[in-house]
Amino acid sequence: MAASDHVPTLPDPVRALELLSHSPVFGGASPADLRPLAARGTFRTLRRGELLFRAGDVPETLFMVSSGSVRVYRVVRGGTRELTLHVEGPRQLVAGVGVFAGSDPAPAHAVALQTPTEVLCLPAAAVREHVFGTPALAAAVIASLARRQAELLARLEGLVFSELGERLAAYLLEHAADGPHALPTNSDLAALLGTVPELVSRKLGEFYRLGLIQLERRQVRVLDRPELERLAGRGG
Amino acid sequence: MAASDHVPTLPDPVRALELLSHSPVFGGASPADLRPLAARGTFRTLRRGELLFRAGDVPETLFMVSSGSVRVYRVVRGGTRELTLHVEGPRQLVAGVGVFAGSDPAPAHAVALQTPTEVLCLPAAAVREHVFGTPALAAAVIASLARRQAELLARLEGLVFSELGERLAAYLLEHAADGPHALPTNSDLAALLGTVPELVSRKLGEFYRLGLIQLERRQVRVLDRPELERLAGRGG
DNA sequence: AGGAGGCCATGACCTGGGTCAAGGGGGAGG
DNA sequence: CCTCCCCCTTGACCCAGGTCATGGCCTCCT
Repeated sequence: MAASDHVPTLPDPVRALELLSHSPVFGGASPADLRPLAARGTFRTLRRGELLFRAGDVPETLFMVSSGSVRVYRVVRGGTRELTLHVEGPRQLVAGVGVFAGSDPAPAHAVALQTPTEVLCLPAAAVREHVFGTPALAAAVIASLARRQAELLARLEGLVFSELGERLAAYLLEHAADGPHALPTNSDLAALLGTVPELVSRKLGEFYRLGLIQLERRQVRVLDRPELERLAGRGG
Repeated sequence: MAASDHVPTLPDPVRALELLSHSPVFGGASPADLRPLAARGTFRTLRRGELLFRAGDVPETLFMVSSGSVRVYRVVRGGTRELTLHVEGPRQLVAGVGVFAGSDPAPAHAVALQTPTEVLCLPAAAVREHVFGTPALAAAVIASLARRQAELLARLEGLVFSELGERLAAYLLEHAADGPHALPTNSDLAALLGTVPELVSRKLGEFYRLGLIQLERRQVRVLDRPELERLAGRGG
């Protein structure tokens, strides 16, 4: 943390331009296109658990993660459950849909997962005006939103039609495929997989007993990748 | 039907402009903005069951329903189940996401629900170029996609976290709130509600026995609206 | 060192939803 | 008019997932 703060003296617009021009969404645009946008950006640092925005807020800001990660989630079942929609790391947009949908209130909460998490904040009005007025940017943004939507659709479809074992296997393959991986808490995993902590615990135990994974102090390692892939439903 | 066919001699571009300028997505744009787009449009008529496109197709065309309706759905569980994503009526876009996402293959199938169903076909390349080059259009399209995404999210979230009874009650309230409504087949309803025909039959029977709805030859009428609203989970 | 709170693990039990199978009715076509 | 076929209906059974409750471990704070 102290290390990454060695260059805090660079002005925000410079860092913002650097960040934007290396992001997947805006990376294709020319620096000339991005500079006016970057000039409007400010940075904000959050601690784990700190909320970036809440469902119902009018989206006045577009965020891009600079470091750390942000979890976007909805609260359902009358507050008894959380469903994580996605987790965004560096160079990824948060609140894209809300900002571009017009004045609709945000449909989800967003919270920092790590300390520190730094985000670039861009005023929604400026973003809209600039993006819509620059065809290359508009195309990139729409493509990005569309891709996000497709991912979300696939995930929720999985929640509806596949079993917990499949989803957990898929998660493990995605996050622990190469080398060990520090598991989130069962509660966070449950929010991601659309279930409750007890069942995460059970299934992890089952996978362990079957010799599919190694589990030690929340560090997980894949032992039997082919079997996990079979469980994940490559053809089920 | 015959009545609406009394003016088939109007040239396509004129009808296309008429349709586009009265649509929610493009309605806000000026006729001058829309005319070049309309000039590229052609109409196509489908019979019930006819496919507009298939999942996996590269989206070369943006469709706007002119009359009839189109069901967009995914096939899941290795072909054993269908999940209806949405049903679009006149003046609504179909395949919006696919067209604007770039070259990604379509994630869903689309099929006509009625005979006849007429759609306006707009070449994807022309649409992209024109929309991205016209800020007002770009804004409208992005807002539309974003809204669609929010709806889809809410629906799928409902599939995951609410019970069949709630979903069916919500469906009845939405479609049969005022006056009688011709029910789709149980199979179609099941695809919409994310379940199987047997359970639709059971739940409908249950609602009937409880005196919540009237059912006669597939015509349904809401009898006890307050109770249905309670079941639909306004606060559950 | 001790206490407290959070997280994990595990057992017992319940229920909604899905599957399978059998029976019935209505419409289309011969 | 009869027959076939499709779809709806209904019953019996099964199971994944969810809930509730208990007990243990680890960690952090005092």
